[in-house]
Amino acid sequence: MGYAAPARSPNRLLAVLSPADFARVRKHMQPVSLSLGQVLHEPGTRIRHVYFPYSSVISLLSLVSPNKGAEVGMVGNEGIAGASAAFGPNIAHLRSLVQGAGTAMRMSAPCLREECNTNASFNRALLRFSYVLLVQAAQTAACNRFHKIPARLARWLLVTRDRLHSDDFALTHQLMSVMLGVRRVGVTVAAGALEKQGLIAYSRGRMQIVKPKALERAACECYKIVRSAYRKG
Amino acid sequence: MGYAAPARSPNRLLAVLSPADFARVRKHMQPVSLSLGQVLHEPGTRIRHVYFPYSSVISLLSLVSPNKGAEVGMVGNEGIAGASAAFGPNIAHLRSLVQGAGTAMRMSAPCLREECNTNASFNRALLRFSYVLLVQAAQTAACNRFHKIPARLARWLLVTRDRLHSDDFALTHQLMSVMLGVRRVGVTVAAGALEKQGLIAYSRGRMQIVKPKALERAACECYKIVRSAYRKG
DNA sequence: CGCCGGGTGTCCGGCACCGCACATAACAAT
DNA sequence: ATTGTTATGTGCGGTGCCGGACACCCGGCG
Repeated sequence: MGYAAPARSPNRLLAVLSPADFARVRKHMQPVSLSLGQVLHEPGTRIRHVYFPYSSVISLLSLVSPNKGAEVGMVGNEGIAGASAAFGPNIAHLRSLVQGAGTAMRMSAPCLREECNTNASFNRALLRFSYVLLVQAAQTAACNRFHKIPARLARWLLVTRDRLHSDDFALTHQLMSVMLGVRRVGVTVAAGALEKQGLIAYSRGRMQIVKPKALERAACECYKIVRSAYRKG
Repeated sequence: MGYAAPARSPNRLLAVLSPADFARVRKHMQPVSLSLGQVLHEPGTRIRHVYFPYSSVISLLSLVSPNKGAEVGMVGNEGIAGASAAFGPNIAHLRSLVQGAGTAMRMSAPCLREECNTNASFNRALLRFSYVLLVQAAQTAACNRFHKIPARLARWLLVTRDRLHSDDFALTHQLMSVMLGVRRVGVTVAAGALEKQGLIAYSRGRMQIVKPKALERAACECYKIVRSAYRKG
């Protein structure tokens, strides 16, 4: 025997929808499985679908050239990738990159726009999330300007942990270096330092947060600032 | 004899309002005169009023400490400072700093919220502007990470020019250094180089853009990227 | 078994920018 | 004119990160 679609989606934005609304919208969505490194949106191209992560995590990168950029926001099951399709012209300005493999719900852009126009509470939830994204991007801009690699790496690990709801995840130094916009070597050195202090354990693509509290102390203030915006916002 | 309130406001967002709507909202607004260096919003404090620049320009700064930060967006008569009061909790996360003295219209935060909820086209205009702000902040994050001071200064001057609709404005190296998040000396040197090339003329607080086209070539790509978002968005 | 390729660690010269300190120049007030 | 203030320009040692090159280490595969 099958199971009923959950009244509450594992994605917090979709969870705003009433069961009836969810059922209606559900017809325009497909569950998809996202793999590490997959690119969902590319700057300058049209946004055809938006993604509501379930177990996956999606990084948003701002680029200064096709292979040079930095992460400005991270989307977990609290959010949506491609929200801009709901307002403004639905051209992407950020690259959406799958940073944690997992599942997500995919919705067509027109459907999002439609739902946003007819459902006030969904609209509000989307706006709130967009605002949190702005705060993230703004803080990242200042952070990139002032803080050293070790602090930024620590912050990034904590954010990833929060989005992933796990202390244990798979990623390479290479991938982290892309996110932080630094050399791979920079990550290697910084991660080595964190490991020596016993804050993390790392080995060939497997990252474990050992002492979250202490890691928080190693990270810059930006972590707490953005986290508080997430909670309140 | 007096003159009638203009049907179209010199602020592009207010201009979205119909004459009737504008007249009604007008009661909750006051024209104000903003002076250089004035702080309109401070992170962590409540947003009581929002500002629609007429001839003034307002910079939005993200801070990593009370006196260390960087500009993440600039608001001229196309926008509004403090838009987040319309959604989310109306706590500021960015410092709003008057960067170009001039006039603006001030509106109470509750009034903004109210207008936003009842007037769909105004709401949409606000969202579009907020999205442009996100693009600005995101691009600035990457720009801060990768580009050198001279290129960033050139970009900043061009953006200021666009917001101010003038080739000629008043500001000191000190102020520019705050915006770019660099030492004053860094600006002095970079500005000196731009002046030697004949792209700008500068003397004791008075900046003139001499060769905008050439300055554009000296600036990083980020300028064009954000500008195109402004135009389309 | 030996090879290969992705992932990791180490080293080095170069440079943009930092913090600090100080010298000069324009303007304003008395 | 004198003096004080604000705005600019210069010089110097230190450093975090860059680009590039290279050696190791592990697992998979022929």
